Amino acid sequence: MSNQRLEGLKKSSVGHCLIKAARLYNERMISIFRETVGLPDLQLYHLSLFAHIDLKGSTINEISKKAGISKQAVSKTVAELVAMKALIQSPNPDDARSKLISFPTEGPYTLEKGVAFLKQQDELMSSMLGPDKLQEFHHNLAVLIDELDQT
Amino acid sequence: MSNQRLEGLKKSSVGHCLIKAARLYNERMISIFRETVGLPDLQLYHLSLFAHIDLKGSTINEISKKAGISKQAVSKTVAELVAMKALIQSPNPDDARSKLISFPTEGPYTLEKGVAFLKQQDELMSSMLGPDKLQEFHHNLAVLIDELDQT
DNA sequence: AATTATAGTCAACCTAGGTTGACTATATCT
DNA sequence: AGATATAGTCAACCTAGGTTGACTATAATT
Repeated sequence: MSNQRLEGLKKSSVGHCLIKAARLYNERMISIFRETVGLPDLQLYHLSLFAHIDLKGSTINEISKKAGISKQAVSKTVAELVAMKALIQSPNPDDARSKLISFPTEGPYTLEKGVAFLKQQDELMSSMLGPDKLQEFHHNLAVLIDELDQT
Repeated sequence: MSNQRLEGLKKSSVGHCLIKAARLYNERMISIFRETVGLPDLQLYHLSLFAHIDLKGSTINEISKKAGISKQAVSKTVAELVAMKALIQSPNPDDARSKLISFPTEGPYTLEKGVAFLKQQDELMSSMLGPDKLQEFHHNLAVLIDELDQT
């Protein structure tokens, strides 16, 4: 570990570090999904839609509203993800106009595997900081998000 | 403070929190620079160039190499920033071909003021977590960056 | 039954943030 | 001095990630 670099980072602002750490994490996740998981065409904006899809399935419209972008844009992105089998599409029994978008429960890209990858990264970070420190780090992030979010 | 939301956040992965916190911080900084500092046309990618400009001044070429994008793109972005007086341009005494790009030392958008805004945000976060916690948080970010960066 | 509202798609368009190629002005090498 | 390399700009173009408008199919309202 380079103590020199570490000292430099600690002289810069917390915000700058936050942004840089997030960028590095993002790059790592994308490259893992592309290379290891086998989704070479996955983009960052694909992943960002996942957060707005309910475990029981969501419609295009619901995703659109949660994500705050037009349903046309969501429709296109979802179609790409369905094409690469990272999401599945089923008819909505309650409304024949809409489709239910959900995570695959079988095949190469199940939600379980995705969660496992996230956990694996958390464990990697845990090994970098130490388990108790990571827990505190997590807590502090949650507090910051909670406070920064109310404006 | 909503303990419910907090618990939800802590159930999700650390990485997810990291990304979300960084996004919120970014949004806040941009809106502060636009509204409070008085740079309504400032964009995120403008700010990201700042990190590659030396305090003593850098040429377009140097910035381009550090940032990893073409000198043409840098040239355009720098021109925008110079136009809004967020950067200044002076002739390079050592080489008449190149220009020195640097931070203003007077006027409304000096480096000192920029640094002061970053510090102000750090202090805001300090008030959210507590000063000692923030320091540890900062340290943990630095460690993560250091480790994530070596691939 | 007719009207009105909603879910989704297709197509045309827009903007940010780049790219490459051609050019000018100055430096450097021989 | 002449050839070559480098700093910067201008212009044309490209792609991602959106936008809005027009459309079809189904639901809900009256």
